[in-house]
Amino acid sequence: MKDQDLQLLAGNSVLEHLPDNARQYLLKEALELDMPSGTTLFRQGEDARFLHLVLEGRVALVGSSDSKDETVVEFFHDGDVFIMPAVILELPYLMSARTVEDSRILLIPAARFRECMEQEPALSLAASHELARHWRLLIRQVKDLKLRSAPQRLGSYLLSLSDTDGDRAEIELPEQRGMLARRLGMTPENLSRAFSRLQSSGVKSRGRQIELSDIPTLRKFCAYDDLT
Amino acid sequence: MKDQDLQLLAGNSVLEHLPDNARQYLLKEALELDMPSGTTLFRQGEDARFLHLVLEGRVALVGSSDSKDETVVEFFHDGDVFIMPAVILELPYLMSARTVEDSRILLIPAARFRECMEQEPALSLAASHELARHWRLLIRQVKDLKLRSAPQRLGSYLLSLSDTDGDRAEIELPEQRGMLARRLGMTPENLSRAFSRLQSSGVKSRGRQIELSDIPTLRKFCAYDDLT
DNA sequence: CGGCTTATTGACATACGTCAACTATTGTGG
DNA sequence: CCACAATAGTTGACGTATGTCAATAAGCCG
Repeated sequence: MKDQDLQLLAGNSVLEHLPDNARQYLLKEALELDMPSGTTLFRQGEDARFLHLVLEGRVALVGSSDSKDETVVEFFHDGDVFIMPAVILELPYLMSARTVEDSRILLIPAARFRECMEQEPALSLAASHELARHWRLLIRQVKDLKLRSAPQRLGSYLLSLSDTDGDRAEIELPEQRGMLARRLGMTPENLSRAFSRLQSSGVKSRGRQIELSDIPTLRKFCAYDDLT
Repeated sequence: MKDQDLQLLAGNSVLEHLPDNARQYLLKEALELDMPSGTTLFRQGEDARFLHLVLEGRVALVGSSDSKDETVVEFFHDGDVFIMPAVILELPYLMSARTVEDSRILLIPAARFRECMEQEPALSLAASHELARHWRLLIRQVKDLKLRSAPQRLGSYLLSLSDTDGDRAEIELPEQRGMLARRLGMTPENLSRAFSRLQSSGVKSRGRQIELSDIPTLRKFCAYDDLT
């Protein structure tokens, strides 16, 4: 494994508090995979065999009902661990995972991760924190879907990317628009229209580059409170 | 505390693997509250001061945007612990909590719960499992909201209540219809209409009593797969 | 520069929300 | 136990947000 990867792991929110030898043991049988964009890592319904960690690139968790309709539940990127709940509970994945960029993924065998959680209090504690964070992200998403319109959801998303106290910001969309639309619970067509609607709140978009020129107005439009 | 309460706690998924003395320590400063239906336990935005446990009754987690619109994210009943993520992370609540029946609630001081999590590996392990389960419930809800129509969501909910392999079932709605509508992401009016639409799939409702006379057809209509 | 994918725009369809009137259910005090 | 008020649920008419389909335009890559 590369040096920079080991560094990434050492700084990872789940693994950082593990004693070195425990971390080595955990990663002993881990696999590193190189996958082009668009690769399916696993499918909804399969048994959880690995805990996944993104070394590099970008992955989407994709939910499907009758395999015709699909939605993106969340994106993960460098340093993110995903699909821990299925691994912990030894249950089938509730979603599929697909790379949306060329990516390198670390696969940690599920049984070994569970074993380490039982041996190492530091790991189960860190896992609780990580799961708690993820739970809160999902709560935000549920509230978004139930309480806000499509343009408001887009605006909130842009604000969450900007992460500034100032009145203006330049940001870059990390996702393709089609994928972003699915993540936000709308169609690509409607995402376009949502962008138009936000123009009057100071949102200008040229390709991936987005300019927010009036953040206070945008916050108001989105009913964006930081904790929500 | 009543005997039956201690029994409930002993069988609780988070507390059951705790050694007796640790559980006693955890609960030492816990408060037991009796609240009529409709009481607000805490409000979105407040700091998380207590881990909550339902001894008896029923509680709704209510999310609001501009305090005008509200939605129900989840219900909890006897034996359920809720709001653990905010307690673990020492962050403000993302939602308010309101009793929807006369209820008795146990309040466990947040600091003490965190302390016990650090001392007792059994607790952090149990917490991970609980959080993982809750995460998966939310994932289901997100997929529901994004991929299914209102009648399908209602149908899926009814199927999840019926919990049978047979072709028919009688069930009783545990919630008031208005609350249920908000939990399912629709208006009360639309819930009524959703019930009508499900008649052709063998759903008959008289008050709280629901009869599912053709479960296979209903499953099909809802695109209901057990793992989703 | 072409050819592919991805994004936009417009016309149209539909599911869902809103409002208002009505009906049923529940709870309370005489 | 009834009568009545209050609350909760239903129904219809209507408006609106969002999805769908098709055509066009814009990026992206060989």
